[in-house]
Amino acid sequence: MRLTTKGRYAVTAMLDLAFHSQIKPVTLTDIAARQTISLSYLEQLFARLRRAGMVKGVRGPGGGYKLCRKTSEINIADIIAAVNEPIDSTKCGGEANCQKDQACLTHDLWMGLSEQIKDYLKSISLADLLEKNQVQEVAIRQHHDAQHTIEIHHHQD
Amino acid sequence: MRLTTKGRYAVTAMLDLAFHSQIKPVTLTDIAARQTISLSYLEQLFARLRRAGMVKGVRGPGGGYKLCRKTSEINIADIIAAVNEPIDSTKCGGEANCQKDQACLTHDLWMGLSEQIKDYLKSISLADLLEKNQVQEVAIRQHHDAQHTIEIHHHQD
DNA sequence: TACTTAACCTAGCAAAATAGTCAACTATTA
DNA sequence: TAATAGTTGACTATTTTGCTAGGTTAAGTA
Repeated sequence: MRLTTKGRYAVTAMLDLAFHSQIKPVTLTDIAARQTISLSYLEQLFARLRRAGMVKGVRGPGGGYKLCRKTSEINIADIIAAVNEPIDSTKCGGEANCQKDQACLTHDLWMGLSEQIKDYLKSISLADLLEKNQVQEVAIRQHHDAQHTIEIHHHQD
Repeated sequence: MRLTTKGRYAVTAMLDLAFHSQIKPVTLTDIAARQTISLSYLEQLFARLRRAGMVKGVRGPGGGYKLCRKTSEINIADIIAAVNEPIDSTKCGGEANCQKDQACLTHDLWMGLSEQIKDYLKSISLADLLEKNQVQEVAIRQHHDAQHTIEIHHHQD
């Protein structure tokens, strides 16, 4: 499980898609504009996401992308794994005999960590994130309202 | 918290160092040979580890590197952070106003995940890994012994 | 049928990160 | 003083990243 900006882009885009595709498909052009990611880069990412069976493309006018599964059934680890080239991350290719003693043990350990992080990210779904966003948006709106109230107060003073 | 091969190299090298530097300092040449990492790349990594106060270089014959702290006081997150350039990983630089609505929330979420992974890796020390390795070595030795026994048996049959 | 829209595909490119090389230099110790 | 080994900097090659430009194909719409 590699954690880079590429994966973050993918998660961002999927979150945007989940948020806006409840009624009709969302075009990559829209996502590109909202998230300031280049259209062609998004196309690359979504080609992988599509091949991984996470999204479905709808051609023609009114088309775009939509999710294949429910947001509660799409987790972060899968999104990141879909856009990252599957690398073996080991020199021995699981042969467990690459070095005399140390190397394979270290790589074992690393794979262990990687597994744990993957498990953690697997436990978080798009639905979880959406909910979190919803909460935050409410918080922001409330904050704005509060600000507004303060301004009015201030004005009336 | 970015997870790449660079960090893995650093952890591997530190684990090797912890394992072999109990009596005297360990040269990078030795680590390079054992872990098949290029010497000069190790030099780059250890320059950062030294600046981060995790290792100490000892010059002259019989010199090498040794750990500054006890293995139980060195955690994985610090090792990875030491070799990775500190990037802000956000477009808005914490201004929280980079986009109209979505982007900053996503980046918030990402930073949250990153924090959690960091916390997890912080909870694992070199000592923990050494212990794990020790256990594995015993397992391997036992496996070898078993093999040996089997061979003898086979021979005597 | 012609036109538009948007997915889908390919090639290539520039910048950055990764991985490694080479050479000169300095401090330490035998 | 000679050998050892860390320190530093410049330099190169490869891979990944993010993006541009140009198509083709499928599905709607006038």
